[in-house]
This record gives sequence, C-alpha cells and structure tokens, in this order.
Amino acid sequence: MPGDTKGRILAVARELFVEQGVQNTSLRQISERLGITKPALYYHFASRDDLVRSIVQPLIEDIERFVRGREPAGDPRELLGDYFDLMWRHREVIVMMVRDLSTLSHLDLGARMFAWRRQIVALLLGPDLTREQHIRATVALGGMSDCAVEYADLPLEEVKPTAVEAAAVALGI
Amino acid sequence: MPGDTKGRILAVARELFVEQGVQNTSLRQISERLGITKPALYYHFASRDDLVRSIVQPLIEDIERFVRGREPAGDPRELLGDYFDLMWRHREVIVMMVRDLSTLSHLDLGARMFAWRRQIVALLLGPDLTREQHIRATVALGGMSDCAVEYADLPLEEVKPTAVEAAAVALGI
DNA sequence: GTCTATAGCAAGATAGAC
DNA sequence: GTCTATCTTGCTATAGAC
Repeated sequence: MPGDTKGRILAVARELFVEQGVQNTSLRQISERLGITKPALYYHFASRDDLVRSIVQPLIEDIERFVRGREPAGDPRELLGDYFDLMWRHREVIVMMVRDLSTLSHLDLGARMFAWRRQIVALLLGPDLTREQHIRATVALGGMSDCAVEYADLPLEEVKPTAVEAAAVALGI
Repeated sequence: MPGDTKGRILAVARELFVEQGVQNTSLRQISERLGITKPALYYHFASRDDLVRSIVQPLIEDIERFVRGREPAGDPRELLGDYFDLMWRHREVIVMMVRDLSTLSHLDLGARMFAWRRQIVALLLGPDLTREQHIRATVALGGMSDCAVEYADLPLEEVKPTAVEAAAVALGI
C-alpha cells in the first residue's frame, strides 16, 4: 500500500473535488498537494476525465448492482432503507457529483441517474405508475438523498429511521 | 423593446446556461448566437460574473421577499403551496444553479439557500426543532424543489397538488 | 454601441531526459 | 515513475478605432 501513488492521487483528488468542486480543481492543484508534478499524474491516468471517472466508478457499480439484484416483490420499506444506505455510503461522491452536474454531464451521469431512479420506483410501486405516484416517488427519493448529503456528519442511526419514515409516508405506503 | 441589446443578451445567456451549464458556456458562444462580437458584451456587462449575477438576481430577490413577508402563524399547507409556486416560477434558473453549484459558489449561493430553507422551516414548524422535524423538513422541501425541476414541462396544476400533499405528509402535518 | 486586434493567463496534454 | 520544458488551445478582458 505504500508506494501506491495511484491510490494517493485518487484520495487527494477526491478530497479537493469534494472540497471545492470538480470544475474548480486543476491538475496543478492536485499535483502540488501531493508534492509531485503535473506530468506525473499522466503516468497513472490517461486524462483528467479518466481520473474523475475512476472516482465516480464505485458509486456507479454499487447502484447498478442495487437495481439489478432485486425482485420487485420485496418489502418497500426495506428497499427504501437499503437505498438510503447506498446514498449514505457514497455521500461524499454524491456531494461532488451534485455540485458539478454540468461538468459531469458528458459522462452521461444525468441520464443514468434518471434511469436508475425510474428502476427503483418501479421496484417500489410496480412498472405502471400514475402521474401521482410518480410525483410522490420524486419527493420521497429526492428528499432522502438530500438527507444523506445534508446530515452527512451525523451518525447514520440518527438520520436514517426518520428519513425513511418520511419517504414512506410521502410515497403513501 | 427593440434595441434592447442588454435584454437579448440576458435571454440568450440564460438559454445557453440552462441548456449546457454555466461553466460550459463561454462568452464567445453567447455573442455568436446573438450575432455580435464578444467585446460588445462588455459594453453591457462589466464581467462574466456580472452577467451570471444578473440572471440569478430575480430569484434571490423573490426568495428574500418570500421569507421576510410572512408571519409564522399561517396555514402550513398554504405556505408549502406558495413555496412550490416560487420554485416553479424560477425553475429554469434553479436548474441552471443546481447544475453548476460549484461554479456559483463564489456568489455564496449554497450558504444562502441553506439559510433560506432554515427560515422557511422555522415558519412551518416554529423556531425550535427536534432533529426529527428537521429531517422531515429536508425531505419535504427538497422533494418539492426536485419536482419543480423534474416535471418542469408539465402544467403546474398537474404537479403542484400532489407534490404539496406528499410534502405535507412527509412533514407530519 | 459595436467593431478589430491583442494582451495575458491558466488549463490539459505531450516529448524526451533521467 | 518522475522530472523539466514546452505545445496548444481556449478563455476573460482591454485598447482604441469607427
């Protein structure tokens, strides 16, 4: 683990991205904080985009696993809770993404997030939704991710039960 | 209204900012779409920031008026409805802001939005909140603004009643 | 009020030595 | 793997003529 420059780059980059935004962080800043030079970064990552992508990747894989590995018939409250856990696990990267959606849009993350949410709603309420159900689901899921971000510094168990409960009643379940 | 170049600049800039993000839009693009040159913009706006600020300003003033001009004793559902209307009126600019929060962070919009939301929650539930109430309020208000953005193309009356109702039950009122 | 021309800068990225 | 040096590009912004 020592000598693992690639890992250190990822850590420092994520730190800076979360702190001041992806767009407002240059490769120069990253390399300077690491005590190396800019070109050294290019030995480990093909491009700036490659670096950003590597940071977002774990979240993407986790979500895809989440929406695939479930059958629709489960307990909706449990699903809401698991979804909250997912948001919570990745809340740092989510803060980063949410603060720079337009920068990350060419990684087609906006469209993906849309698709994921639709799938999760389908798992919760079935594939055929009324507009009313759709809107309620937006309030519920949108509100829950806001919580994972806004209360990121509190202990999980002080946030999750209330957030899940509020989402559940918003959904009408 | 003709000859009002300043107004045309504002309109085109907002269009492009909403479409592709503030950060991804250059003054060159704005001037080209207008059929004028880049320096002409500087006759009407002191800087790029000045232009961005001019676009966001109406939303800011509207929110400040909203949180000031109310006494806490009103009907909470009516307040939720009026808040939804506010989000709805400015949904284009909100999309723009939300997609580039880190770019706009030097206008301290993040901090302001936080403060506004705190004030609105105080109007809804009083000044002394339990953590649980706080979390429920985050779900309710966060979910409602998500709706104003996600269903921006639908008619207001197809979205508002359900969104307000979902927010109200999430709040526990 | 709008133009041409350009200054000045910082970014991402590459070449090639060590 | 990391360095020095440099290329290229695009941006905001200004000077000054018309």
